[in-house]
Amino acid sequence: MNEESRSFACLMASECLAVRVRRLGRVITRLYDAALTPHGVTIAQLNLLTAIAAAGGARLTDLGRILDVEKSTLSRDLKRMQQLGWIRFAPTGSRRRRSISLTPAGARLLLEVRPAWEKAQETARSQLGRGAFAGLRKLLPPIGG
Amino acid sequence: MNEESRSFACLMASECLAVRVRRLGRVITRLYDAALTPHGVTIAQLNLLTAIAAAGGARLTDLGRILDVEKSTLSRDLKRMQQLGWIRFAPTGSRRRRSISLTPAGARLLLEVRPAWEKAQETARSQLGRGAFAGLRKLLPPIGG
DNA sequence: AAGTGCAAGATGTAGATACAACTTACCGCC
DNA sequence: GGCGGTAAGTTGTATCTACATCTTGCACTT
Repeated sequence: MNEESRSFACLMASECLAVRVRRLGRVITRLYDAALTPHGVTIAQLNLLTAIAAAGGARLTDLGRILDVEKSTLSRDLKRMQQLGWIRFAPTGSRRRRSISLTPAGARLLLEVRPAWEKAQETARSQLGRGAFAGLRKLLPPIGG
Repeated sequence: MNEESRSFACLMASECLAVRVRRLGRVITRLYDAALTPHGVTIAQLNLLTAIAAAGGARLTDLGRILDVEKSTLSRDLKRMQQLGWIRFAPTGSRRRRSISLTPAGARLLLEVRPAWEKAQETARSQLGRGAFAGLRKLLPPIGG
């Protein structure tokens, strides 16, 4: 390996935004997933579940726009969550535009996991430091924008 | 769905760190991957490649610690990259501790993608705003820590 | 009313990610 | 020198993610 390759490697390690964002994503995902394990739900699923609850009757494409998730990803994730009994697809006059909503079990799950989520938030806050946590909250674009 | 579920949903949407970090991760990953597509490499692979170049002779477990990636994930990702001819496993006396290094093709690839990466960095900077980009760089823990 | 085009969603394929369980080599101890 | 424990890496399984492509219903035009 030549010197030019190595210097670029060091530049990326120090300057690449994707490297840092993705790394924090892995760490944070593990942290929240570990806290949620006893409830049989992942942070990705919980995120989707809360978006459905907050949006109220949104369709797949709406959720994709809100969360910046590809529609094909959503198609499969939602199918899994339907099979788990957390959500249902309500026909809305047409067969195509199916609005999505929580089942009673889904709503119950949300309330049940709340303490675990709060614990994960607190762990994240203390591991990152309160300043960094608050700073990230401010810098990272809020969802739905 | 009851009111308590909805209020928790709104709380998560507004306060959950994982939700924001993961969302930015998706957006940023797509942005960098799109820029790198012509070179047949993803930002995840490029990240790994530069870590190998920067570390110099690290083993799988070392990379896992540096990048916060699970060893089983690395095992498969590295195998793919070996099959692509970008890296090689050098025996280090023992059969177990195999140090990893770039092949000439891997080193060439690094140099080749540099302009695309710089373009992605610039796009990210302009889409997030320079202040947010710099702020994130400061707040997100640097790799190797 | 038929045709065209677009939007919504599903499916094929592939990579990134992790946890659990397994294998195997190395190291230290007796 | 054998034995047991630990660390390194692999494999099974599952989820999340995306791009390309396909299907199909809906709307708009003429």
